[in-house]
Amino acid sequence: MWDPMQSVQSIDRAFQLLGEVADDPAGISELSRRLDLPTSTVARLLSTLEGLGAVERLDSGTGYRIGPSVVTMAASIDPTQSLLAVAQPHLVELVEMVAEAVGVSIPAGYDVHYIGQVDCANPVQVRDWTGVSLPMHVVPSGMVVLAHWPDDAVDRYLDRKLDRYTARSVIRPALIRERLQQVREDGVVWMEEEFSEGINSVAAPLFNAAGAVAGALHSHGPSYRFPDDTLRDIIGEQVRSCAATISVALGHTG
Amino acid sequence: MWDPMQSVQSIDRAFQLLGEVADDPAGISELSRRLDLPTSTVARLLSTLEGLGAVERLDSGTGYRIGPSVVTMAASIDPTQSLLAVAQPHLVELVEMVAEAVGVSIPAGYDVHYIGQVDCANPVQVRDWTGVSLPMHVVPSGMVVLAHWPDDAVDRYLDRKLDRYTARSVIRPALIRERLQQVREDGVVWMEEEFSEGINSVAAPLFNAAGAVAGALHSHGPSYRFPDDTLRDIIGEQVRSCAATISVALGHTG
DNA sequence: GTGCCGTTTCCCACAATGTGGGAAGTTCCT
DNA sequence: AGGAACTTCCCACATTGTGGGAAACGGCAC
Repeated sequence: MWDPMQSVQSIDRAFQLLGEVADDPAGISELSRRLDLPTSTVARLLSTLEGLGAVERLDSGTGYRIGPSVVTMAASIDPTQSLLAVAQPHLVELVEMVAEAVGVSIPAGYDVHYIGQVDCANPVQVRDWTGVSLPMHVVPSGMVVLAHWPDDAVDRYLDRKLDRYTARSVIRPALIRERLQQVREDGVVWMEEEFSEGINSVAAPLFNAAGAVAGALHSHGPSYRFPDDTLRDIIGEQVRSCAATISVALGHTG
Repeated sequence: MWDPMQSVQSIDRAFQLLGEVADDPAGISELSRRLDLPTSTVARLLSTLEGLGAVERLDSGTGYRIGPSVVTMAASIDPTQSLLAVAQPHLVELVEMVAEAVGVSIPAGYDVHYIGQVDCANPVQVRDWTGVSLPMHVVPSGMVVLAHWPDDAVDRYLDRKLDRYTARSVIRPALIRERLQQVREDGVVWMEEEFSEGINSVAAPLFNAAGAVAGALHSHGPSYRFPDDTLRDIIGEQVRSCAATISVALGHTG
């Protein structure tokens, strides 16, 4: 993987504990079994963490769960950054799998706003769209967001003049609605040169702990090579599953 | 305060670092100055934390900020619990100051839902309302939430039949509106026997990182002793300021 | 009640582990 | 180039964390 210059054992173990406790609250002896550490060590570490507010005892008395200080620290980074922070490592993985640029975006009014991108090694690559906003109906990242909005919100969206970006842009409300239905079924959507000539793109939705769409994960590349016909479905599936993984990391369940 | 049975130095320091970094991202040497630790120690700790994903480097290369694993762990506890987890230690403090039960609630549709309470030592005390939901206009916890809703949402709320709970319940929309305005100015509101005979109560709003009302903090006690006339303003101020502190812990700024 | 689990807490000798001084390496200014 | 930040690396030392085991607790069954 990648080796830290140095690593402190006790901190390492403390975070193993935190991870375990976050996943499923438990008591000292159970944790010592799960992580295969001496109970006295686990007790000492947990007691330290408790003193720091990183874990707290369950009301039932026995067992620990994540404490307020972790929540407070997490809150210190703004929601946009936190989405990025959580997604980042997964983006890096995904880039290696699909071999094209991948990025994330968040809904902002009737647009999606690109907040981060990781480029591929290929010398010919799509420019970094970070910081740019685009209307939802011309990019797959937007379509997946739209697909998970309530019906009346979608109505309002479509009930305006919809800009055309390329000859292939779809702007007829009826067609868009059909497509949204398809997106809901597939969990992923491809769009080819509908926003910009020469660029194809695929996206899947990201959900937060509340079950709402928090944004979208996409991959895009030059249309002459992306997607390779034989890989199209595989790539779509990779994007979909990576998005699901990120959603879980954001607290999404089910 | 309260001494942990034992405490592990490196973990302690690691969390000092996390706290500092959460507060304001910085590089190794600046952190070593802020916490008065040797730079090599700080470097080692940060490198460990980085390996764990608890911090990550800023894009600018120099400096660290809170990383994805903290956000993920925080997400593992559901939003309701996280509000409670963050508030809990503050509730305990506040109870000692006001010497009456204090609790927190969250908005749930047109009701507020009480999610936690800390009782006072006094043998005569208000029952624990945890788990109960009440309409917003009869309890101060509800009024502070309502006071921070958009106008049209308030309109919809008031545009229904409003239940009366006691002789003193205020249910005339116009009067409620006036009061909401007052709440917005004061940041805190008292209500006396408007929900239940014999109970007086005071509440202040809790805001989350997004700046929205996440819930309310309240204190309530038997009306024959609460609030003591000479302490009324002081208690109100204590509740207001405690709520503000919790809001900051939730990520609220400004 | 008594005895038996499974806990958690405490103690203490040991040495592995984390520590911090300082030097070498980096990067970015002027 | 020179200098002033910073970060990374190294290494001898003893402080610090470790883990075995025993004692204290609490619940449950008989």
